[in-house]
Amino acid sequence: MRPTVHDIARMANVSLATVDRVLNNRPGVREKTRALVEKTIADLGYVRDVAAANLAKKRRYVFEFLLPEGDNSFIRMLGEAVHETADALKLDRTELLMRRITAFDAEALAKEIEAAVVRDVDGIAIVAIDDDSVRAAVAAATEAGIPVVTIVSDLPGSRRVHFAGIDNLAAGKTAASLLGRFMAPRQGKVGVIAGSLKARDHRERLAGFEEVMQRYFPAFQVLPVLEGADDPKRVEELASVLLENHADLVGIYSLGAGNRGLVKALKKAGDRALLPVIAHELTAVAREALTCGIFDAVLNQDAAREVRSAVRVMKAHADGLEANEAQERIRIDIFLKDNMP
Amino acid sequence: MRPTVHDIARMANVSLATVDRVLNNRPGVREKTRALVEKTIADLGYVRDVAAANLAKKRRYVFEFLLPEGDNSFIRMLGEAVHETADALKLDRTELLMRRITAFDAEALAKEIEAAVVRDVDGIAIVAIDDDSVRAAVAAATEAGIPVVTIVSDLPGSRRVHFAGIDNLAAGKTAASLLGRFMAPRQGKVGVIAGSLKARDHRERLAGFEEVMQRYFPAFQVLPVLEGADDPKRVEELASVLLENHADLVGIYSLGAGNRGLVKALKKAGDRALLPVIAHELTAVAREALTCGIFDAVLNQDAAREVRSAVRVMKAHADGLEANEAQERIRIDIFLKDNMP
DNA sequence: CTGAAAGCGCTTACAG
DNA sequence: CTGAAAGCGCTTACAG
Repeated sequence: MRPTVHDIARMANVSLATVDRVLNNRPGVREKTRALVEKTIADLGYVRDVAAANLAKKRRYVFEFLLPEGDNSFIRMLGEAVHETADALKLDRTELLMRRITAFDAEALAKEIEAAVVRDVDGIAIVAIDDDSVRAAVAAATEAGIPVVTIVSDLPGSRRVHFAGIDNLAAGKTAASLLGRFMAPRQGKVGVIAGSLKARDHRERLAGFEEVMQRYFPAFQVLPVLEGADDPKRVEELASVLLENHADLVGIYSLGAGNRGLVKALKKAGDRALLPVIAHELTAVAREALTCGIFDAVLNQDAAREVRSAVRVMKAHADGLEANEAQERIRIDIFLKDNMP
Repeated sequence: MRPTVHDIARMANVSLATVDRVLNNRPGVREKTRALVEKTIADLGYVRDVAAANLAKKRRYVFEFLLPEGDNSFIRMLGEAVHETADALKLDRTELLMRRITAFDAEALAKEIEAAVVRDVDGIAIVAIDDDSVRAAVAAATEAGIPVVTIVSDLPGSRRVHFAGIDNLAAGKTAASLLGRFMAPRQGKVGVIAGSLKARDHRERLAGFEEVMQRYFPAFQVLPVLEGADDPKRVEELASVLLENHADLVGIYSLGAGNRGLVKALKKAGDRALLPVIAHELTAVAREALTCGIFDAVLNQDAAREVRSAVRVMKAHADGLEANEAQERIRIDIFLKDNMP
């Protein structure tokens, strides 16, 4: 039988209240008493029953998700994942709040973090924007005892406790490894379309891609990256021009969002566009493009998993526990039309 | 505030005991009373607090894992995953038992399932062997109210409540899609090494592989499958002979275990063996082979995830709940050297 | 067939 | 600084 607070109280000859004070590091216990109780706890190998404690405390968890606005599919999937996870967690006395921040507006994000701190939530999950105002807000939240986790896009050098997202440098390398082989016998140019190089994840993917292309597939000429702002319209224009201007284009890596536009351009180009294409995020559009052979591979981060992981980590921190980092690592999924889930 | 049993009792003018009887479908309640209580429950939208119920019941969960014996790395990883998961669950009043069954011995597996039923565990997870004696044992366990989930290898047509594993037909197709492109400009023969075609997962992988090769890459000649019994020694011999006999071998798909032997053979063959190779399961050997370029891709099923998924599903069933099938789907991971976790 | 009371392991006012 | 008692939401003997 696992020892309980009663066992500790009995052995140490103190009351339950005192045991509880020691257990929860609350003041008002003579040093000598505290030491005795602590020894008893250690001797018995006592471990608190968190479920019972939460019941007694009527503990509820409130976590806030700050996500960018925007109508691209991935952001939408992320929002849906938050809602679904929230539904599943209702029975666990856990509430997920969600707010939208103007995309790429660091000040706005920093403000909302501060507001969440005032609201005294139990944890904050943000799609980070790489800016010192955000770092400062994260530091303030941490100082206030509220754990912050980043999701999708990280904020290195900040005090966030965890990043629930993929290694984007590795993702870029993976794209190059695949695309290089898929293009194999052909010779020619490779087009790269990003959302914005202001976004850290896009910069990292690009760096990884270029590194591997240069090192292992130097025969191909990687064209200067195009920035489509994750906007389908803009991406469509860029892709169309790309296809028109380079008759010897032999591959495309789309490392941002807005793939609806890319697919349109490729379809319009018809036979001229029968070249390997690798994109990111398994949205509905990407699924269809994979199925009909327009995309050859899609690299994906599982948004729902990232949300669940973020919640687990925030909850662990709220309980003063460590998360299991190995279990929380988000993998880079590679999907061909054959292994789509 | 969520309604509690007290609210129901008050509204329905009955005692807590009666509420509990209705809630848990226990006998000894007048039909009229039961109906009244049930209506009250529905009206209030009451949902039981499982944590509180478990505390009151001192509920513990005991789940049994029946895994095959064998010293191949994947089986070892699976065992370790069970141990690690068991450690993590200790605080949740959940115990995982593990027994080893002689590999491919259906009768032995059936016997152990029956024994677990007698021990009255709360759920049984098996690496299924495709045999009617096993189906019968699964049916008996189900009949006794003990949920059975299959892991790694499924048992279609049985009463198992869930399969925690990958779609092996899709895995075979994926392997063909990748290998076909990797071999691209070359022309020639493709070697396939399985463990045993008696194993359903191996049969399915083979079927998927052959289907896609024939349909999309008909120029390659897929050689008759070799069976290495998942034994490194045997696999090494087979691979060596394969490489010697076919100067025009341009690719290898290793769909079973025992890859240590395959790597040895490839290393010994040196430059003669610079051909695309795709294998299964990200073991230590496979990792190293990917890193140094001997393997080009590894398809993987995450053993630890499968174990955790099996536990979640068994627990849900033990609580009379439904598992979230979407969340429990095990994906086919594709690993290149660039996206290894 | 029904209910009052005690208890699961922990926490929280409140009193001293 | 310390403790007795009540309570979190549910279940379980036991008595009637």
